[in-house]
Amino acid sequence: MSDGNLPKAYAFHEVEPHWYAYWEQGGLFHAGLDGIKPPYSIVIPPPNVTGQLHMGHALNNTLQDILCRYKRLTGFEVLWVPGADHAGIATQNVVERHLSAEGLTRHQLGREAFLESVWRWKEKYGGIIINQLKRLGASCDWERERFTMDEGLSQAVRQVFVSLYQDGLIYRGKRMINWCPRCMTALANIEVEGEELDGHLYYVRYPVVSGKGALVVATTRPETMLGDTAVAVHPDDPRYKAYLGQKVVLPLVERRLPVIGDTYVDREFGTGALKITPAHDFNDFEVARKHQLELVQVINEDGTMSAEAGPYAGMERYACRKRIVKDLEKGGFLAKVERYKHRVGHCYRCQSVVEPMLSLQWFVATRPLAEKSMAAVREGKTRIIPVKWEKDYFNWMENLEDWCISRQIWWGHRIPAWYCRRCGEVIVSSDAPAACTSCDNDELEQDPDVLDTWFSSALWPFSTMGWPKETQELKTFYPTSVLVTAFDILFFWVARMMMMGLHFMHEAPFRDVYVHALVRDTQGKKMSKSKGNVIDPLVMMDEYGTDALRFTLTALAVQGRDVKLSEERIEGYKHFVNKIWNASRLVLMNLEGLRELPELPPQPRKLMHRWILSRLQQVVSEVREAIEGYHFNQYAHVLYQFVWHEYCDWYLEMIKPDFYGQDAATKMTAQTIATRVLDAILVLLHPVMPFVTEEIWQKLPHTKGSIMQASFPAFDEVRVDADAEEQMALIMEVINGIRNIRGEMNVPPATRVEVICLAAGDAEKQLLQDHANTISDLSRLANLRIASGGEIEKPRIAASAVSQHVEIFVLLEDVLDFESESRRLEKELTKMEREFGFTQKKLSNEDYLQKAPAGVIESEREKGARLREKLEKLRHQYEKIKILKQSAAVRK
RNA sequence: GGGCGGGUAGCUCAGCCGGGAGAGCACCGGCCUUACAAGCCGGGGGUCACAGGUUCGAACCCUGUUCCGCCCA
Repeated sequence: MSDGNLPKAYAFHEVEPHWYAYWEQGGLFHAGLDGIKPPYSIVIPPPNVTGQLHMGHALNNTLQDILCRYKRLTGFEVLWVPGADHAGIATQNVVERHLSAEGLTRHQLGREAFLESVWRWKEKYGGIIINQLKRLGASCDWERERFTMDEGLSQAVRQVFVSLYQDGLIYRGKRMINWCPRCMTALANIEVEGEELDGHLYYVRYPVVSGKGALVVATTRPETMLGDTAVAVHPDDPRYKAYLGQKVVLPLVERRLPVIGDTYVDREFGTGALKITPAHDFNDFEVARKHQLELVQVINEDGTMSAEAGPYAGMERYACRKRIVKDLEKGGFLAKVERYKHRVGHCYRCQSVVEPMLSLQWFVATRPLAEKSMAAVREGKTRIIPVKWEKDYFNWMENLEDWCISRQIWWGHRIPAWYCRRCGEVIVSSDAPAACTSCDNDELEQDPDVLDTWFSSALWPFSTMGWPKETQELKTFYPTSVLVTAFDILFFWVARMMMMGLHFMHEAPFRDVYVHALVRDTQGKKMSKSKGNVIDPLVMMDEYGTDALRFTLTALAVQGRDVKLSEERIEGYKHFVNKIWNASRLVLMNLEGLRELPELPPQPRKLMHRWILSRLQQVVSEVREAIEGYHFNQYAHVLYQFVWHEYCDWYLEMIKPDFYGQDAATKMTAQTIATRVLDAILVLLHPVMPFVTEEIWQKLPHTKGSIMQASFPAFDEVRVDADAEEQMALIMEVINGIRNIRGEMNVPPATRVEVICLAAGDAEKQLLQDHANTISDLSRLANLRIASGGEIEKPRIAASAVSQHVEIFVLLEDVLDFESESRRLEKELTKMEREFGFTQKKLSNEDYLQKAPAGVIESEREKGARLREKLEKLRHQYEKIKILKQSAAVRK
């Protein structure tokens, strides 16, 4: 496809879909099972099937794609398993909302019809996020796309449930759980988000039955008092000792409550007397169990007050609170009200305030599973990166309570448990049993509940590969190489995959867990629709191109720190894409349609060629190290610097004369090396910028197939050339010196100036002479004279600069302004003198000379010598200019 | 209350297993130099939050203070 030049502008809108289709149709994302190449595998964190791609997905999948593409280029058989999560509560909520727009509820439809409509909804909208991932360039193996409600995965879920039940690790029991009165389902503890709210602390008088006075209790939830069954005080609290064993009257409903002593009570909080509402508070429930108190449930599952609430029955819980407060006040029971900040649990799906409730649910006994999961990390079988997350992982695992897995919704994996109507037998089985295993009756009823979505996603690393069948995929690609995820689902998902993977596969599901940051706005706030600070990745891809978005996210993906994203950054990196495009244009338009280029010459003669090849080696090794170590920002920055500030700013500028010149051999060398280095750059960048690199690569000579099938550049020690780098540094220093003078003196680029360089030794002189044309071109000179010290006299009137072993004189006789030149030199002198002062101070310090390592001292000495040489010359120039300035002043 | 992370240039952030303060954007000056004005060349700008300590040497290690963010109770 080396048919010549690139268009003037990079048209990413056309290019991106074209190459994505080419890759997909070419089967380049598909992982083979022949086992020839070493395997590398990743399972995608499955996005919610209802979802739209947001910046978090964009970051997460860009990083995975970088790893996958990089590994393919370095010779691995890569499997990236994609798919989506059925997201039980979230999806059910979405579909219910649609129904309610038509005036329907799921109960009106009935279970079966409702599920049909969810499936229809899934067919219609479920593919959206998958297509958005494709737009992002994700190189997933789409032939292996999975959905957590697929038949295969559902079978895995049933098998796991049955197996854990048989092992005694799943049980059914009546326990305190968190209940969302809006979603009308139980939640796991982790699914409750605490949010700080401004509330009130109500002080309520509970009159003592025998005798005068009252106990004052403080509560944030006065409506729950209807369910109080005791008042507790600390047994050692002198204020209340006399009341122990007495009874108080519950205001408004006039129930009699015992006053009990329990060390659980915090004497400092409120009045030190605590109302006990066992049916609506986790801690109170524990206290009640110890003291065998009665339970009174006053709040229903839908958040209204129950029959037990007497006159308040049927009221909504917050309306009831208001009314109770009013009634307490009226009855003279309200001692005082304080403003009070406290944390209140909210449903992570709908943000409703959750209710602690006693309920019959299914649970996973997590203790034994957690032990194995901790051991796997402790023993280094799974690495968590960055390591700081290990601590959180262990802390969470250590404090793990049993996991409530039953949900009172319809969309999800139905719990494979049946109850016999006759004898009450519980039958847990993968397939529907025909008859009761105990009484042989066929009046069986399946549990109406479904399993927590996270239960099925906990199986993702092996269920997607065909488990429980013993597939070739499992043999080849389990355990996976790495899991890439944000920390917010470390516990929801990663920890649970560890538990299930270890239990069922006897091996941790991943070797590495790379935990990346959350994407936030420039204020550091989480992006959310309600805050209106969302940057939509789809809009960004439209505006700036996918590669620019991917590169931006990568450049910002620093370990252990959140990504603060702004649109300006993306725009900035779009310029980088453009830079690559234009550099490639330059190279390609100077290939003159060549379809054959020789291999890299073993030892190019010219300095700039040796230099760029040497620099490339450094870049290659830094890039490899960065990606292997998950330092994605470094990967991006190393290439950004190299491409823009070395390849473009210096190398391409230096070889232009060779391109335009008449010497065929010289031209061929420049064409070859410029193209080979460009080729390497493109492959190095391909993991992060798949589209533009493919588009350009296709135009290079020698390329066949796709850049995806190329080889990632390898570090080649033979090309490392310290001499070339050192010599190049001197040339650059000289050019920079001249440019600095031109810039400071405001000499326009069109004005060509004369320069004299005085080299300290023959080697420098030779080097400068060999590169006189380069220096002239890049600093726009009319004439360059090179001499070594003593050969010619230093010019009297000139602006000057000093680089190592070279003095530079820019002859600006007519235009030289002594005033500004002396200012310029003075500035330079001050800077250098300060630096020189530092080195001298160090070198005259006895302790330093004795204790610092020899290498450090040596380089400090060299630096000192270098500065001394420059300083002397600079001072000399400065004195000269000062005299000129004075005589000029006199003449005036 | 416990834990974690952070405070470096106007902004957003790198650098932090101790040894020459950096990038991008923004800003100022000069340029349409035949790849690129989405660009080129030059420049200014920082007691690295504060206070101690360790060290020959601290943005980096230790202690404390303070402010911000997150997680858990």
